[in-house]
Amino acid sequence: MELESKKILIADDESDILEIIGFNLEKEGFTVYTATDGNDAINKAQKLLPDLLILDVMMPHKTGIEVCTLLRQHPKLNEVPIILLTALSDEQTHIKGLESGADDYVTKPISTKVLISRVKSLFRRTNVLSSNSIIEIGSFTIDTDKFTVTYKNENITLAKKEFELLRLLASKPGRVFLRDEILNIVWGSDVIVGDRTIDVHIRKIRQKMKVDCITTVKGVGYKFEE
Amino acid sequence: MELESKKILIADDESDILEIIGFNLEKEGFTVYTATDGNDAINKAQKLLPDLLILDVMMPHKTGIEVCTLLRQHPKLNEVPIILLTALSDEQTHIKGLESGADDYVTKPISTKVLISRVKSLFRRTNVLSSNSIIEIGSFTIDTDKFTVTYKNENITLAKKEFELLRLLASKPGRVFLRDEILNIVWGSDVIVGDRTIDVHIRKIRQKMKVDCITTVKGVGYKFEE
DNA sequence: AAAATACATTATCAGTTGCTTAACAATTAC
DNA sequence: GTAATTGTTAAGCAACTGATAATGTATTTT
Repeated sequence: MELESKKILIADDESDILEIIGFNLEKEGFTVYTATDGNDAINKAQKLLPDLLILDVMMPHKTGIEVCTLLRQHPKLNEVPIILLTALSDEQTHIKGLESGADDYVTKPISTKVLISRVKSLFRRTNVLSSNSIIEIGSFTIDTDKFTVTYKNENITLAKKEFELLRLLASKPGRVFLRDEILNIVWGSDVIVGDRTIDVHIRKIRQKMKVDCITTVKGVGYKFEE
Repeated sequence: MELESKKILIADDESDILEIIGFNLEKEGFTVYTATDGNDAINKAQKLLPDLLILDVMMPHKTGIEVCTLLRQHPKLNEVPIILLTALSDEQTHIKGLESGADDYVTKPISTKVLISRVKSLFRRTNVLSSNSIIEIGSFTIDTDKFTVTYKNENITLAKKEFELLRLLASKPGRVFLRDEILNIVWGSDVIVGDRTIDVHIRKIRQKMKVDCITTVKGVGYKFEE
């Protein structure tokens, strides 16, 4: 069920911790990225859009808690699972950490096995509820939850059917979807619509998008590409 | 109708722990039920369908981990958030606990404050409506506790249903909430109301807010944005 | 307890938008 | 060149939402 390996961003100013945790997470099949301070973590998080973050609380520039608070306001990262790491075991920081929007709070010394268990536990919980709803292809962003399509930071308003159609095509860029396939998925197998219906919707999408991102494969179907 | 308070089932064979935790959770507005052993916990969980479970690991008849494993196979309870409590701080049990499907693992001695933070953190993750805090979006401030909405320092008085509806939409700005979703969350899954009810409330909110902050997505639902 | 008030829901109708179709034009394949 | 397929356009229809008033329902005031 795991299509791609999950991206995890770890931020800590102690390089040996990055190494140990990173090594063990990679052994589990995750793709690991690292950051060495708070600002670095924010920048990389925005670029990489990781599936999970592990933040040390005590870091230069910005603490893990500050990073957490900021990311929770970021439209694309406000639901990313976050685990805080800390040497401080005091209750106040613990509570503050969780209130800043973190999902878990693990105190050092860290058992990597326990940490991995917690990472998996969080993925188990978040995957069911919110499978990543954002599709990014080149300059396009398609957000299923927000029902928005963006091209080069410009919002494009699509109607329901148009959106569903585009989302389907964009879900596997380059792959050709047969007309029958499109009908079955977007319209449902029991609905019967005329031949020209798909074309008309494709046309409207092309109009609204300005850039031609849908290619016709005659006699077969359509595909999405830049 | 009061916004239903979350049901929490606590299972522990030590009655003083039940009391302390129970008392503090009730103070936070949760409805608390208790069980005194593993079998009791399973029976009550099936009857009550609580929104969260706190299970002691060492209990008579069945351990918390066994209960957890069993509940994860139960069709109606396989997604309930579960927190395990334990005096054992050994790594193996910790990992086993998380692997049995628990979401969190807290070792005794327990700080009730920390436990409550973790309960809230889990609700934040699992439930759309949970953060008993202040939502700030641009010039809007929505205070869930005080039941107030402010736009550019001007107070806006909303009725209960209007407020709950707005809060839901504002809880995830930009995200589209389906009409069904709105009905289930704001009205409850067992209440049946007519088709126009949502619209009327949306209209009233729009009137009172003066600024258009709710966008209609035809055939889908509504979303909050500035 | 009755009246007054505020709130929630329903019904109805109007307005709008989106979906589909049909007819025809253009393109591609053979 | 002809047949098959897709593109284009406009128009009709269906679906959905918005607006308003009226009816229920709950809460507060007197």
